[in-house]
Amino acid sequence: MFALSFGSDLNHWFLQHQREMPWRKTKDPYKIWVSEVMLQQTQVDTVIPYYLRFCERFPTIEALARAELEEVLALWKGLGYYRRAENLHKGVKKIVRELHGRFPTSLKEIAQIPGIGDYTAGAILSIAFNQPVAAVDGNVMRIMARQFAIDEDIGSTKSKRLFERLVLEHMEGEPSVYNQALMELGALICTPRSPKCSECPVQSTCKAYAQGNTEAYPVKARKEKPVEEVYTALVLKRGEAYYLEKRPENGLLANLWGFPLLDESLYERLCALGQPLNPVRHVFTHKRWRLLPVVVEYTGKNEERLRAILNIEPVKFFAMDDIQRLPIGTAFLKIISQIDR
DNA sequence: AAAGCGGGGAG
DNA sequence: CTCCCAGCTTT
Repeated sequence: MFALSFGSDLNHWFLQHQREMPWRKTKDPYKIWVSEVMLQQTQVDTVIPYYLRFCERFPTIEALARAELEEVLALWKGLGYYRRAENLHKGVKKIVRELHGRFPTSLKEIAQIPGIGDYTAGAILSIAFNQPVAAVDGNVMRIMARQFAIDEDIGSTKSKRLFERLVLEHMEGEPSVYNQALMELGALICTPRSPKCSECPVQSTCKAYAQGNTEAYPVKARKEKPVEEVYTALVLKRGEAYYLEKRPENGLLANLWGFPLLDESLYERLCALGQPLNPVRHVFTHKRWRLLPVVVEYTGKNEERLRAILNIEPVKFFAMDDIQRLPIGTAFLKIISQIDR
């Protein structure tokens, strides 16, 4: 086989080496959409079981549009970035309401759907409808940065446009194949560390390989270390039920359920009323939580004493069976795992 | 342009 | 530990 060009070499490699994935068995734009949203900032192996459960429960746009957000979030539990689920839910409802349930085929219309940005729009248009548009994700930026020795910070808006242009300039064959080939190459060969250049189908055109400094790309601005926040987590117990509150619509773990998080300074006073559990650590992209859980029985004298400390009026206590069905963030699940035994 | 938003895997 | 991952929305 002659080396023809970047695009065709890439496509040939992909057709021989692509991995099997559930969403590669369909051209249904809805299912491609679900997979792309789940795959935002999330690795393939993590997504697969979530994707299969989700598509079984919500096989169509209509099925998802009929569901309550609460159930959608419950299926998303543990996957993170819960706004994705909320936007997906808003998106299908919008399509049912405004487009008679038909997934739009123009970039202009697709861009109006909540949760679909430049990447996801490009991915759906190219994979489901085979339209020649770019779909630039982290993999693609890494590959192109190495191919062309791009020194621009990949986090900047400017470099994003540059990568889209490079992708389109070198596109060949079926857009569906080409775009997925880029992602697959980034996942299997052109990895962030220790890229497998000896197996790379586009090694001959790679500028960074020629320079011998593939790992110098892509250039990425340094991020701040996440700051730690410490909270007292109130595990209020009444009989065999526990108090959980729904978190605000905006902010961290929005719309999920959890234990009340109180100021660290209340820890000692609450410990005097109940029993501490093991501290829980949880890391987000931009902050770290250290939660100090205290189990307090909501009975008798404690009720009075709690009222003096807090201004919460605990209403909803949940049995453990009900807790399992609620959308709850992993940080709180770590506490629950200590009491559910 | 920058910040906020999860959770897990790899090394 | 650190870095990264099939990013988007809001400010």
